[in-house]
Amino acid sequence: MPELPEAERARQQIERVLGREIVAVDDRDTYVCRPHASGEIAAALVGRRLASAHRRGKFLWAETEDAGPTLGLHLGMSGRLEVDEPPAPRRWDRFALEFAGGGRLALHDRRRLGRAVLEPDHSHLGPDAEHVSRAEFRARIGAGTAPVKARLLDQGAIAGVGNLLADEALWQARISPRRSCDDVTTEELDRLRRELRTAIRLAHRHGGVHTGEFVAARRSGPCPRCGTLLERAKIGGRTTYWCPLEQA
DNA sequence: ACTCGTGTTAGCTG
DNA sequence: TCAGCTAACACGAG
Repeated sequence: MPELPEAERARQQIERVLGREIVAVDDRDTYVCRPHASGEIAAALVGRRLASAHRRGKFLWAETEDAGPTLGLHLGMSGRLEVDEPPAPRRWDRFALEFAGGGRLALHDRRRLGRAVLEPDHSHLGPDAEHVSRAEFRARIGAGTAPVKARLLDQGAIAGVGNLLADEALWQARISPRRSCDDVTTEELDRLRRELRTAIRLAHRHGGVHTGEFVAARRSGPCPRCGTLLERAKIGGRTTYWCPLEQA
């Protein structure tokens, strides 16, 4: 279930189908394919080929050859992209491209939280969490009265940080998720950015955010470093765990 | 049986 | 303007 590292994997899945001719599109699920009427995405894409695959935060898009339309995809909380797999039962493939020769690219998403759109608008997104500069990170995370964890989750501030990644980075940086952005020092912000980037890189390498040292221990109780019982609360609308001793 | 959740957005409230 | 809350989605996990 996707955060930035999982979205990057999905982007790489799209790269596997670049250049193949699209011969059919299943866009019948008009909840996932919003705001398009059934057949609208199909009409735009049939006969075309994807030319490139991009990602910003958790948002994906693919451009088509000959400056054709752009296809936007989002995995939501339960979605994944499958390449050349047989169709899923119960119409759990909420959107699919079919290629000449029988291959397909499917958005498999049981909860229907994913999205497929034409000409996606990403203007509301902040810089990608993996590539944000130190100066930009300080400016976007270090101001305001929201709890710092809530700001990390704000895709308009920084794009790509989800609930688990936020807890992991704050724990690694030893910063309380409840601290007001205003109160986080420049030194702490730099540390947070470094730990965030490290957590993303490790997740890429190990196969997902759930492999993080803190995330793996998150529900079990004690802090993996000091053994203190973890605190739990809702912050920024999401269940949050932290070590009350180390993350002051 | 029942609650909760690796996400996003619109709409409302303070 | 900023921040927080809720509903909607539909299913698996605990």
